Amino acid sequence: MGKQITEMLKGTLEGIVLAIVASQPAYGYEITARLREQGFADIAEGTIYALLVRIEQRGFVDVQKVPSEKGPPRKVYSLNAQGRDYLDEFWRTWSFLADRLEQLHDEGTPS
Amino acid sequence: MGKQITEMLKGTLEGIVLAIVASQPAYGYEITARLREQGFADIAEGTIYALLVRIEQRGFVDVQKVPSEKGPPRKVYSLNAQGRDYLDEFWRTWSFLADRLEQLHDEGTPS
DNA sequence: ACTGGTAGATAGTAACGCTAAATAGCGAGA
DNA sequence: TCTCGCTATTTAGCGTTACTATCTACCAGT
Repeated sequence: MGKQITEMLKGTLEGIVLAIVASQPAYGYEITARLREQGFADIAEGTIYALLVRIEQRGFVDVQKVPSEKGPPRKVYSLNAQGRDYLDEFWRTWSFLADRLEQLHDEGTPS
Repeated sequence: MGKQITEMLKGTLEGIVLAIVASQPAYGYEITARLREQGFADIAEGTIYALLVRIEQRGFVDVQKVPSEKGPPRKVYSLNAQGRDYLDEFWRTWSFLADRLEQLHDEGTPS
């Protein structure tokens, strides 16, 4: 996968991170690690930190500073009510797009 | 749907248009109309034309000018071999992303 | 002192879709 | 004739996003 995934992630990475935080509060470094586990090997940490700043400024997450034993303090993000609403909307938008794409794909490769 | 769809379309709209052209050669105005039929009501024509210029410059489509009865000549785009390769790659990338998203969604809303 | 793992911040860049406006050809109605 | 509307394409400028690269900071082990 080349640059296609980079462009596709625009708009979806935000939802992905919100979904991760929704399942359980987490801090940036941890989120990056989880993404790598899930197959997103090439996502840079800087990308995640910038995204977290963004969703914090938009008011989708609450932040709590927690000291770490092994480095600087962690910023633990948890999804709030507004974030949940936004995530719901994200899933609706995603479903819309996925349905259309599936239809297109099926038309292109008929069984 | 607000701006989420706009961001999500980045990277996918290109594949969508390539898939449309793959199923049958088409010109810009026609592609815009088909998109509207398929539910993408808000996609501006300017977006499509710019995208077509891009995929032409990248060599994914062949172009043929065809006179129209009702206006300026049409530029009919058809997918070439290179475009087909790129479209295949697009579907692989899309499937990767869709699989991960589906997994995340299922985790978030367990039955 | 140095390396490596943990943890976060940020400036600059490229790509993409959107907005808005312009140009152009043609037919129908006032 | 003039204008409106539909067809058809082009383009400049804008906002958002992910990536690259680099920096700071803390601690443990060698």
